[in-house]
Amino acid sequence: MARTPDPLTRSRILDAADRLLARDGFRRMTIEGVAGEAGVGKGSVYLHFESKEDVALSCLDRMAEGVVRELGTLASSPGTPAQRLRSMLCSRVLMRFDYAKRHAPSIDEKLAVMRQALLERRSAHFAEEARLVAKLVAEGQADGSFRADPPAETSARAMVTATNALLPYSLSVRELGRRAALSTRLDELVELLLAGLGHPGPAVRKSPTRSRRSS
Amino acid sequence: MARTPDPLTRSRILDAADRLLARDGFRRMTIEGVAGEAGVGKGSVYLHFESKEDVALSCLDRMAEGVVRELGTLASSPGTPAQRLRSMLCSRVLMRFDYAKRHAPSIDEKLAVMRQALLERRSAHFAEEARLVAKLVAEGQADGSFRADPPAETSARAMVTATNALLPYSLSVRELGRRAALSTRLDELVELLLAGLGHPGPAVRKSPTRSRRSS
DNA sequence: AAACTGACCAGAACGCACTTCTGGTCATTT
DNA sequence: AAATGACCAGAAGTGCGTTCTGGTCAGTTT
Repeated sequence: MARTPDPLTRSRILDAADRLLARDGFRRMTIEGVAGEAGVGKGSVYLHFESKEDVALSCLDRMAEGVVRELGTLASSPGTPAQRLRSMLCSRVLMRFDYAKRHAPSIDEKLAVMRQALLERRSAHFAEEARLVAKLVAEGQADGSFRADPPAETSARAMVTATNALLPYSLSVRELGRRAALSTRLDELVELLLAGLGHPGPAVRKSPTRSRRSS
Repeated sequence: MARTPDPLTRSRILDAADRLLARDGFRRMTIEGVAGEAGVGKGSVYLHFESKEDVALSCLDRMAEGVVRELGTLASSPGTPAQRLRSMLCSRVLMRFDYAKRHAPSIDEKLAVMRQALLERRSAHFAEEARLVAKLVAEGQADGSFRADPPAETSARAMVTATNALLPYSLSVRELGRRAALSTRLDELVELLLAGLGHPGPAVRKSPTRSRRSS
């Protein structure tokens, strides 16, 4: 577990690690390099993280926590439940896509080196996202926007699963194609899922543009 | 491209390769071994296949062609469009799951060694499956079972994408969990997708049991 | 006393030379 | 004409020496 003497130092180490992971990938990243990049001594890294793997996994955790935060924000933003749900489902995919554009090699390496740990963390992240989705589905059911059957948790899980197919994990960022094309496929899928909730919507609706850099 | 002097010999070679792939994986499989297992001379393998990779990829092609054939059969079987569609979507996942139970290590190896060729073949298989799905969706639209919007091709593509999340590719067979649990998740997803077509169905329906061996 | 540092070192990773294996070829056999 | 299996270039494997690095902790700094 991470010990947190100074959260700012921890954050600086994660920033540094993110940069080195993006540039060199996981194997070639060294703790010495991260420490230097963060402006701390090498041993200081171990005041915050258990191991090199923990550093790398924590970078992914931080990204996923950002996704969860964003979903929380979208869930409580103005708009109908369907509109908000649409934004959430699209964001969870596109935010990861954008992160993966800068980290593709290191993600593959991490998967190769620490598959189980990574998949477990992923499962936890996905579960948290499904929980937020379920909450909004339940809200939509309560106000009559969505049909009451199946239970909100079931639909939420199915929707997370469905959109998982478009995450840059089994297919690389390059293999997923251009961001615009991915967005189109994502929109089509999300519309079908929303229709499944009893909310046939407009045939075309653009995904929220959360890109930091277009493909 | 495969040259086919004798289709029965070709089939025997593929059977042999399938057995060795399942037992040894791709790297450890040798052409000498396949030839011996098939009861032909080593050079004979090259009368049918271009390379060792071609042998392995052709095994996967054969499996996928089996899936497509099955989908075709289900598409023209008795039942409502929704029932048939449900069977098709479930079968495409579970047939691959069952194949992967015997071939998990070799699939990962093949992906590592010949990723591009394999993904291209996959795309072609998926496209063919989407075509069959679209045809049935169109039929359902024509008879009023499914809503007319979005176009059949769009919905079909989204449904193939969604169910792709449950294929044993990004997650291993072991990671996907027990077959029964996978079937449950698949059912939930397929019901939501069918509901999206304008066909809210019963909350629970068992996937067709196509298992050769239960998990 | 607590936080930070960087030298230390066991074992992991790398590089290289040598050995063994094998995918693809093709002269020979059927 | 189709099938075969010996051949061989180069791929893969092995063993060994060298270099690198993750994790540790005594010493230093705050």
